[in-house]
Amino acid sequence: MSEQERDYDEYRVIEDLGGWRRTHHNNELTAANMDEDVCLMGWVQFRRDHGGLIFLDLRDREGMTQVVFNPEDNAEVHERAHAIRPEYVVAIKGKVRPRPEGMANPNMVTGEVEIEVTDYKLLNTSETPPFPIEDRVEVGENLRLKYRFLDLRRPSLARNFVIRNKAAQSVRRYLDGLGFLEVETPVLTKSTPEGARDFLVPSRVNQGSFYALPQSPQLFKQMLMVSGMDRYFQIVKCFRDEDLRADRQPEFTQIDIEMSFVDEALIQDMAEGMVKRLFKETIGVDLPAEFPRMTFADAMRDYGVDKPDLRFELKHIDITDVFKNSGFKVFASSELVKVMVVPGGAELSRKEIDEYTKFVEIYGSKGLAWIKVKEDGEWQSPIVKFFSEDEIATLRERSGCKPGDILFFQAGPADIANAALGNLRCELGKRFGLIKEGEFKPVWITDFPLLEWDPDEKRFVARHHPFTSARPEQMQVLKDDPAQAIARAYDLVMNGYEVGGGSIRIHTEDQQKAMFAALGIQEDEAREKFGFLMDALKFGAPPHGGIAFGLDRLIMILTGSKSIRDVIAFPKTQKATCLMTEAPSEVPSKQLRELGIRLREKKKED
RNA sequence: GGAGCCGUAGUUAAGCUGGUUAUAACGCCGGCCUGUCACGCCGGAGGCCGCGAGUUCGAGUCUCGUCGGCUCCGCCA
Repeated sequence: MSEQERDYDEYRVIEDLGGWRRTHHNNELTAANMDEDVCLMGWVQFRRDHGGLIFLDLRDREGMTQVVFNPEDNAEVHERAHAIRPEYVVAIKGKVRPRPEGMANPNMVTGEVEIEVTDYKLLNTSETPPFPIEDRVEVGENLRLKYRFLDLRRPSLARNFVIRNKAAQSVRRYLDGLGFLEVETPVLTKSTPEGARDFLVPSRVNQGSFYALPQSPQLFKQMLMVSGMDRYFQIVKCFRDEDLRADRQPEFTQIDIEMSFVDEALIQDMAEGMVKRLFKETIGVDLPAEFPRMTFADAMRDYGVDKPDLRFELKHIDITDVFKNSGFKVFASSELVKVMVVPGGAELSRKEIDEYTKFVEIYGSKGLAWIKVKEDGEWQSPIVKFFSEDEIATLRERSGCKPGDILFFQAGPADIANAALGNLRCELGKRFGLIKEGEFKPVWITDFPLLEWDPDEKRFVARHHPFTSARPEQMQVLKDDPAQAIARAYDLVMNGYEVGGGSIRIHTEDQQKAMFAALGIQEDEAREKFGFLMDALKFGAPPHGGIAFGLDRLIMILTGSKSIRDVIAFPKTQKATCLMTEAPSEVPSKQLRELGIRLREKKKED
């Protein structure tokens, strides 16, 4: 070992805190702290070693501060500092100094000052990280998830969790102020047949039986209302064993709320107040004083979806009636025909239109008809030749199209036409830059159908859940024409995402029985699955209702994140695995035996 | 269950109609450097081209399969 190597290793001695105490985070020091003696700790972001002066950018959760080692100040400390590398963990003591004239860094919060180091301790070394700990580098998500502990050091992700914490605290303060009790409900609970697939947990003590992880604490919070808790909330993990999406994880966090003696208006008021305060206290944004309301039917008519993105217009127009008796059979024979006028859309190339045609096919559409309105007002289109003079005139008038526009059509079964044109609307919103960054458009969607026909099971299922009530006058409708019954349910939609949903619940036994009947659930079946609910409704259940917000989605929207994974500390991949811990994994056969579980023999492969 | 995109030094990417030694930038290592801030300059190391078959004289490149990541449909508040 050379003298030099020996010296080098000596510089890398790892020390303990030795009584040092941190005085500030790395985003705190400004001109106001001039000449103070401070102690900072953190990770080395960048090292700029000039041979003489050595600059380090010291990073922690909150930000970065530049520290300077000057050989003229302290030759021994400066000499040791040569060994420092990125991601080393370092403690420094020093004085806050102004940067020399013209050397301030306006891009840093702490850019007016730097710390003149008088002493430093090396708290730990680090291997070269597998990817740069910086926001400007796009790294493959598999690597990021495997080394999530490093990914979370990146400033943008760290910021998301600072905001997430602010949001949770804001919610707690708000609800506490309104007299809500935070009550914990079981995580090991009973499988619920309606709704999503359950995660199951085998019982060792009761072999052959299983707990389920809650999809939501729905029935427990209703029981708490019967208990007289009056106002309940919980920031709680929920579990659904369904396939993942950019905005969906198998375990996610809800802000779960339930209130007694309320109607829709009271709950919506409370919820608006919470969301407004949350946005104000996390990112300083003022949401509208009152959120707009839209019925489910209007949302479907104008936007084709029940979670419209109101950051841009591009409404649909229903023209089914125009082509009722048309010679153009494709339109005449369709359940629903809709058109959407895209201002300036005539600039779309043939290739782009072909791509959009492929796009609508994802939703089961058979094709994408279009009309370009040329500058002279003439129509260019593969389908206009099939239209009558009257149809063309009516279409011109109804659509209000102008030169330079394009009209896109969807015709077919209502659900397909709506889904295709509704999702195309969002694509075009992006394509034509109609979505402004940092804009938030909340809207309440109300008057949902209570039930939905399930063609597979050949019965009605609850659109929301089977405990959602209908207005008293709807009870007859529920018997006569179940599909027409309107639920006392409401969703809060923001920027095209459903961020919250709730309802006024059924609180009488009669109504609950009627609901189960409409769902084709027999009395003995209801008793077995929801016996405790039926019992509770007999003992003075108060009128009650509530709402649950997807906390992850809210944070995703208000941080401008593209994926829900960026606001969850340790998320799962699309295959529902954790690349860091490698869960799920096999377990020793002893554990299985204790649970009375035997695995199916692995299929022999030949 | 299905569709699409992607997989090449530590990282991010390039690599054309298959062709001889697989490029670049950043990072890393060594040297020089007292006002940098993604410091700069000089030099160097670093590759199972995800994995497995096949086609071919020859495969990073073509075909099939497989594994993994992402987006979406179905599913799911």
